[in-house]
Amino acid sequence: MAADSEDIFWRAIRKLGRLVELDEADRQAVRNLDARIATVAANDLLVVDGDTPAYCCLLIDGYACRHKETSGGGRQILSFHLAGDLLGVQHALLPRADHNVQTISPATIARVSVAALRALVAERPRVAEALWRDTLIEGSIFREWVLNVGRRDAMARIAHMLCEFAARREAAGFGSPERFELPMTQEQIGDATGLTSVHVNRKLHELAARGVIARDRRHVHIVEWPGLKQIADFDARYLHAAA
Amino acid sequence: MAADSEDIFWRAIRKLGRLVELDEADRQAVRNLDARIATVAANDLLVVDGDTPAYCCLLIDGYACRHKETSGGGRQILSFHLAGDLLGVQHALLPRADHNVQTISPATIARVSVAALRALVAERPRVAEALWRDTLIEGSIFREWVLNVGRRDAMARIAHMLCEFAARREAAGFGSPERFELPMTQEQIGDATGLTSVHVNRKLHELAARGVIARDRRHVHIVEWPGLKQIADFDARYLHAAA
DNA sequence: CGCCGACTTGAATTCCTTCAAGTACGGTGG
DNA sequence: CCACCGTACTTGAAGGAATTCAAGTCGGCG
Repeated sequence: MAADSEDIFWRAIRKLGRLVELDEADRQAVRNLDARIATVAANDLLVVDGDTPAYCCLLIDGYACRHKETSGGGRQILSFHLAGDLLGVQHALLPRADHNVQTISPATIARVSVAALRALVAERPRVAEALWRDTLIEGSIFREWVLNVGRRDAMARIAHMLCEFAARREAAGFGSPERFELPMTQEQIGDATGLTSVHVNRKLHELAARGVIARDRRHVHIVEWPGLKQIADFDARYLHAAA
Repeated sequence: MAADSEDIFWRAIRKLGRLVELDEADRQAVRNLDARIATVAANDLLVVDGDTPAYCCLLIDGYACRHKETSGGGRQILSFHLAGDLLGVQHALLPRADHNVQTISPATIARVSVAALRALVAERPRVAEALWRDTLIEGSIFREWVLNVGRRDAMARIAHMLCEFAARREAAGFGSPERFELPMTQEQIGDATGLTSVHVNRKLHELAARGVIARDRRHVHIVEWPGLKQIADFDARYLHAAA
């Protein structure tokens, strides 16, 4: 392990530590994971639906998403991910990938073998519990997304996506939830909300016209957080104070 | 334990045994769970969003669903459940319920305390693994539902719901996937697919008119399984050969 | 037998998509 | 440094899938 590689896990350890109280031995066990660091371009496929990946991916820097496609070519983004998120933990128990994982910005990732992850889980019950909690919270987020695309109109869906992104950014320690840069294109917002990019564009303009957000390219400023939350029907409880 | 109460867990044990190889001690540990049996009417709320339930519910007989609501009253069903499904395992690690659980038919349930479940998980690693796998598979199903409501048209959504219900019924040992009775109303199908009951009705008629299914009240006969699968864009891999 | 919930059908409306152009920006190479 | 190019963004107009509203019909149950 090179000296600076000891730090690559800090965001992940921070996140797991918010889910379960970890001791120093737990943290050290995570740091000792054998990881292959890689820098990848934007839009790089990390996991392909149907494959049986031997690794799970820790996102060290940059942004990624999960998505699935219909046979007709329709694409649905299932979640967005920021640095510190561990993708593909499920492959420790479910060999076949049921969705794609793709970067949406240039990124740095650490690949950890499924075997190493299983060993970590077997030896460190608290880490195992943190990972299980994390997958349960992910499940809760997926449920909220089903509600979002199933029962909210376009305006609320987009507003909700913005609220979730802001809230998760803040919880993960990325600073102010009121001002940030969106890493995703309007087309990707559409793919996440079940809308077309054209309609996303119009509704983003409408949110700005209503004065709840202000935009400058991909920089978003949430001018009126209560107003945005209300439009979005956003209640952060589904994030279980973490994610 | 009364003699016949030894049998109430058989569907659950069968299900877990399909996820992970269990030995007799594992199965016996499940059977020894202290459970409070109850019979409940249709449309009975078992878990309410926001509560911190002390129990999780094993569905012994009948059907149930999970659902969430928007502040505007829109209702989204998130999953359907049949006998043998264990609902609320997540409360072992996430105290607050993030959705409702409700019966959709008269049902028999067994309430198992969260503490007992945690003890079982701590003492029986293989049972713990089976439960974790189960929650991961649930996650995969939620992702497919996001895709379903986000990117498929009404016809495909409804056909997909029928395919999933048939496939899960069969996997759980409920017999032929070609002929079965739907436990849910057309309104509930609409709530699961993000549609109105009126539109569900029209599309069910159209599926029958196309000859892929035949209906007699709530009895469904899948006349042409490949045709239905194609309309539904159904690929059972997301069920991970279980659920 | 009568009532209620579930189902059925038609017509008008609406939200979102589709199609079609065009603009602005960031990056690249001369 | 600037011209060029591709991607993302923007805007308008027409079309369509699903909703809404409204009025029934059917069937099981008390």
